Amino acid sequence: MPSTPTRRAPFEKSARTRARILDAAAAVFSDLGYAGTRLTDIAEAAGVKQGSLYYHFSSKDELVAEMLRVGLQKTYDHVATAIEALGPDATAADRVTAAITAHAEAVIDQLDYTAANARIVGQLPDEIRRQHLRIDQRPYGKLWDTLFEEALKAGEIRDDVDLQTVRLLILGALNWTVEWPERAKRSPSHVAAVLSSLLFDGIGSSS
Amino acid sequence: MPSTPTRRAPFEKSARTRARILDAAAAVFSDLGYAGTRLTDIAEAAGVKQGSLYYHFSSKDELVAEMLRVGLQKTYDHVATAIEALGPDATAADRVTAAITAHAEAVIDQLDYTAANARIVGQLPDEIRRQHLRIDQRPYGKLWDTLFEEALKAGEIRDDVDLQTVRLLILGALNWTVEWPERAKRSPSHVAAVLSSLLFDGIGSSS
DNA sequence: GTCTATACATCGATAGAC
DNA sequence: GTCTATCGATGTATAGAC
Repeated sequence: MPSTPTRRAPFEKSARTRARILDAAAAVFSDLGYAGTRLTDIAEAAGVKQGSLYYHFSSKDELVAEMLRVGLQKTYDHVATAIEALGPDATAADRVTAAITAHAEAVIDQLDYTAANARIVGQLPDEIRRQHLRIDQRPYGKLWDTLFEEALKAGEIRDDVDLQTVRLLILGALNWTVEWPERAKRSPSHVAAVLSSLLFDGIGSSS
Repeated sequence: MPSTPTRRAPFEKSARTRARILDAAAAVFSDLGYAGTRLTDIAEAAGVKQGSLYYHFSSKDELVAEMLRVGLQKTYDHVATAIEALGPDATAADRVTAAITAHAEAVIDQLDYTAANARIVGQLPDEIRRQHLRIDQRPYGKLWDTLFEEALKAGEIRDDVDLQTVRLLILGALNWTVEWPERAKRSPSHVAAVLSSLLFDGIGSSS
């Protein structure tokens, strides 16, 4: 008996719903914080019912962990793409500036995921935070370290500064923009321009 | 019948317990976030039972609002004191540097209150956050604006930069230190030195 | 795969004894 | 002023129909 040719299964329906849930989670977590977010809120934003989330994720913690992982990947891609777009003959300083601009774009108005990452790391249950910092954030930190090392090798920045601290201060300043009061908000390119100028030249009048 | 002379009522017992509760709230909110903190946690840290909190505060929201207000006042005092300690003949740039150092001290290892403020503003219910930004944070922002304006008038910084954005970037970079991974932590004075040098001189090799 | 319905735990808030 | 006890609301997670 010939088997009825099974119609091409819609592999992707599940994947698409899953992606919609992650998008919704990024937006809602970013707004309400980790503990403040109810699964009902995420479900509503994703257009499904709360119980249905459990088909895709086994718990709130698994959902948040996945959202953070995916989000950091998106941020990484956005920044890496911006750097590559400069072409091979850009200066190291140009590359750092491009990275700053791209991260600012991601945090400020492009990616709920990046804002969510910035906003809820401090609120996560210990185990999830540890894993996120250890596993997910490493490559992104490495990307930035490489940028600074190249600038150093190229002689474009001074060799007497603690570059790891500089990197953390720069990314912190950008991540914190999510907390700026509405009236102080500026465009990513403006913020990036101010920060880059501050980073390389300072605002002292004598320099 | 002569009334037994009532012993001097211990006015201050209530005030002391209240202060202990606020201290405990700062520590716990800073650690677990706004929604993640249970009144039981605060009570335990303060050495009282959960129900007893309601003698001093009428709700969780009133408690958190008061903790934020008191905390910002402490931060303000710490920074203002550091500036005044410089004496009248310090340069405007010295005063900015002193403020950066003092804020770093407050955030990093001195005041749970400051860390709590930095960490949970983004998680507050709308009404509380609005009031905190509008009423509590204004004087502190003004203190910083004044510092930068003085530096500008004194000709110690360039006049072509958006100083409000600079101020927000600086404070953001410092506030974000609460999220730094343990291994990256540095002393307040080191962080402040790096940030001040970056702010005034930049790290470019050509300057 | 998504739904409805509900079990079960947790937490903010109140009541009332001491 | 602080306690114990408890109510009521809310939220995660599970069960089972479709």
